[in-house]
Amino acid sequence: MEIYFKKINDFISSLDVKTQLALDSISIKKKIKKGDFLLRQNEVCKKSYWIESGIARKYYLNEGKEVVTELYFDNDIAVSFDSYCLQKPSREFIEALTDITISETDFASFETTKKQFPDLVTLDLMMTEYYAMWLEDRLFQFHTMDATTRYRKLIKDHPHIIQNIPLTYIASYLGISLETLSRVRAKK
Amino acid sequence: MEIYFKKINDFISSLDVKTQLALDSISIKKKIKKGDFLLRQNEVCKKSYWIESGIARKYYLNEGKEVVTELYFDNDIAVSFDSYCLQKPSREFIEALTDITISETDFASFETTKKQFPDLVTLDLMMTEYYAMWLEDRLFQFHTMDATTRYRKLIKDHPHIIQNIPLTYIASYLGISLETLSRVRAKK
DNA sequence: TTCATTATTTGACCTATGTCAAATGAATAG
DNA sequence: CTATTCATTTGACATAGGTCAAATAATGAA
Repeated sequence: MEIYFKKINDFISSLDVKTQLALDSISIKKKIKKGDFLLRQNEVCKKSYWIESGIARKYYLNEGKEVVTELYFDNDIAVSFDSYCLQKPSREFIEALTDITISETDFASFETTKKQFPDLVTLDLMMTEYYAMWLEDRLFQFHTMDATTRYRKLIKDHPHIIQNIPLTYIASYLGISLETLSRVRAKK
Repeated sequence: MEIYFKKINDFISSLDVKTQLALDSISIKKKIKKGDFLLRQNEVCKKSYWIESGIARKYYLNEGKEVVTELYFDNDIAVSFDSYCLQKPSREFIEALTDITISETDFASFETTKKQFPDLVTLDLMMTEYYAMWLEDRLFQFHTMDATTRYRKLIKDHPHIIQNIPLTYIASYLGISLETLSRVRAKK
């Protein structure tokens, strides 16, 4: 699956200059402060955010509790997917966990630009396929791995995660309570 | 999200005749007997299967146990997603649970045809978005609903499911044991 | 530094769901 | 029809992980 990530980047590099310029022209670089929100619940997700540097998280509230659905690092793309696709109010929040630098692309502009540069539709498809595969893998992990195994896999895949993110968010992302995470970590 | 399903169908209807013909020309209608496999583990998923009628399931084996990942009914599209996208061996099986009628489309032919008819890339994107939203919703249900609630939602959304599918598969699809499902059903 | 706040750990106990085994019910080949 | 096999239910018990409360540890502002 990481192979596919590379394939997407190769595809972007291979885009003709005009297409790349068109893409650049609808993207805006911004700096966001730690704790600020890229998106709040009930807002329509009208932009996609390419995280250039820093860390962000996506989450929703369920019975008053936060459920973290995604953690973003360098080169990840942050959107509330169904809100973005359907242009309907989001149930998720997207929050900067550190100061971050992003490149934001407007939904409507991207739609328009895709019509002029069909390669961008292919790019969109590739990124969506990647996200669907990521979701399938996440579901697979929940069905086949216990809390300890999921945690160990996470730190193996993203060792830097521990240094930078409060355990509450990690626990929530792993679908377990903070206390259980603490016990999992204590185990040798 | 059902709205989006409709949108996809509208989009297909709106395709120009040549594109529709091209799509038809790479699709083959077939009848499959109950119990037969559309795809087995370790095979590359080289086709997508439009289920015209009947019921099928997708599942994988984990420590000897079947884990059902999807149940297919009329107008659903059956593929092992990552196997199809990456054209790599599948960990999933796709099995006909009743006699079914399908329209199968070859991966390579579709790729070729997409190059000639760019609208098909858009169609592919829409279908992939739909699948990603479905996956997100499934994850959401696992995170926020207990076994009973998940079961009740399933029969509410797909009342016919009970008539036609052995409870083992339903339990597995819901991520619970057969015994728990039986108890959930006994509850009033 | 020091206090106050926030993050993490630890303990005691609870609960949903799993597992194993046995009983019952339904379905299908002869 | 009957016997065999498969599907479903029920019971007794086990367990991963949750919850609540309290104890530490770490962090950050003054």
